[in-house]
Amino acid sequence: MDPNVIALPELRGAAATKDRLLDAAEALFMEHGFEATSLRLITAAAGANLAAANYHFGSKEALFQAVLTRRLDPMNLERLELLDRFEGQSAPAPLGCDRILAALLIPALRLARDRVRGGNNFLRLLGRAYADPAPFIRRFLSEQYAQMITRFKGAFGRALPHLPKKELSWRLHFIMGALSYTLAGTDALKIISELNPLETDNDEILLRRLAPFLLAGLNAPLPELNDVSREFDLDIESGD
Amino acid sequence: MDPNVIALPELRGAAATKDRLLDAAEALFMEHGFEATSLRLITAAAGANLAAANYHFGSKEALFQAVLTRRLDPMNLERLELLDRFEGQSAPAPLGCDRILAALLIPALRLARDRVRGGNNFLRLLGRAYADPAPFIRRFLSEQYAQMITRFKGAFGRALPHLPKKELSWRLHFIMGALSYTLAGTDALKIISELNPLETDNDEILLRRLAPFLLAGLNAPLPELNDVSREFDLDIESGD
DNA sequence: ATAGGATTAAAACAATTGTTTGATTTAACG
DNA sequence: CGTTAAATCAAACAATTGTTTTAATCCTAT
Repeated sequence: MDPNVIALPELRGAAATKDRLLDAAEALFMEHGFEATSLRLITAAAGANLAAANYHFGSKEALFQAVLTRRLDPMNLERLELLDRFEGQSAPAPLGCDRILAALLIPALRLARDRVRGGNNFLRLLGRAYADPAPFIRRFLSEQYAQMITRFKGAFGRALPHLPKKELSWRLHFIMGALSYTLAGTDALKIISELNPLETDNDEILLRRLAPFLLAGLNAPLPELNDVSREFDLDIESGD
Repeated sequence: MDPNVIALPELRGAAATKDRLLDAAEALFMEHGFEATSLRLITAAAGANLAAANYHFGSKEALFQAVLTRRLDPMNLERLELLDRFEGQSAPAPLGCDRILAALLIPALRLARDRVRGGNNFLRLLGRAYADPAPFIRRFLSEQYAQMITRFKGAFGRALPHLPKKELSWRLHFIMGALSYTLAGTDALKIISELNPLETDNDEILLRRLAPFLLAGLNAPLPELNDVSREFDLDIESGD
């Protein structure tokens, strides 16, 4: 075609194995975690040679980051775009907490529903990556989330002007905790509640349950940090 | 002393290295995770021989479980005892959500403050173990938490009789998520908010911030699961 | 068709893993 | 003191790890 555009050499078979590697890595990293997943397992599942992983991505860590960034970048972009649109609709009045929260959750919801893209697999992987102590993962995630979080923190701050900055930071922390934990789909508690099986819910209903919970938490009354024995009484030193 | 009491053969040096192994393993598992922590690293940090780990605990997995159970058992026991005491004080009226939540959080708070015992180290480890995909960890945690969770679920159910069982299960799930995520002390978000540093808070104030957040979430209005476009409007298919 | 770069393939690399063995030391008890 | 069991130690085990190398193959553009 256009001679100025260098013909992408990786279009037919090459990109195929690269994508197959990403898909296999996504599923296996989710199932076993980063450390416990070997490149041999990944390349075998992808029907590729062992060396293909290092050839296409350079290292196991780079492959992991590629797996994350493939879905995380679009999702966070979508979150910011949605926040922009909502703010435009609401202007000049500040956007309400419910809609800010919606801008945060809806893209995750849409990704969870999208079976063509990673679907749930990726969100589970993301939830686990959030708790992984590996420094390169922490660094990568904090970089990937930095701009999005600060954007949303600003929006929440305008919606809750009475809330001290520090309190808001913590509540955002709690929100991300409940969200990632829920997305991770920790089976531990699901096993516990076998009598009330949670699995029947699809992800849409799940996030729809999460939203009111978080919204109420955001609007919770301020904690009384000085009065020690108000909500909690810690006079439990003298046991019985 | 008392001849009826069989002299424990492991009291002088043996128990010492066993405890040193537990301490070192606790710190290192927290720092690097289960898979990424080698027995050689642990035994070296404990000043013990490599074979000591397998000699005293049988396997690496068993050592990990021993690390968890050493602190988890007393904490969960304390939670149940506290719940009992509160229910006794409140009887015959059902216990309020705030105090049930207190029974859940206070033992964690006390453990976090206790530097003699694991202190924060262990709670961070626990938060990470919660997100670890390793099957033996999931199984172990679900067994360790089963009775406690069902006890608390019952108490919350009596305090919130209007809440459907399934909704309550989910809200408990969200609570455990925010709690474990907070206790895990994920550095990722702390790195993000360098401008609003969170580190100045000690754990007591932290949990005191968490409690009102969770309490409000528990008392949140029921989600409207049928009306799709109420809180969220998902008409974002037609982008711009 | 054919030159040349991109991709795959098989094999070996060096390092590390959890676990086990057998000998040696330590400590307690009669 | 001597006996016996528990605990430590150094060493080796077999297996697996991520990565690199070298050659063979595929595909595309001239």
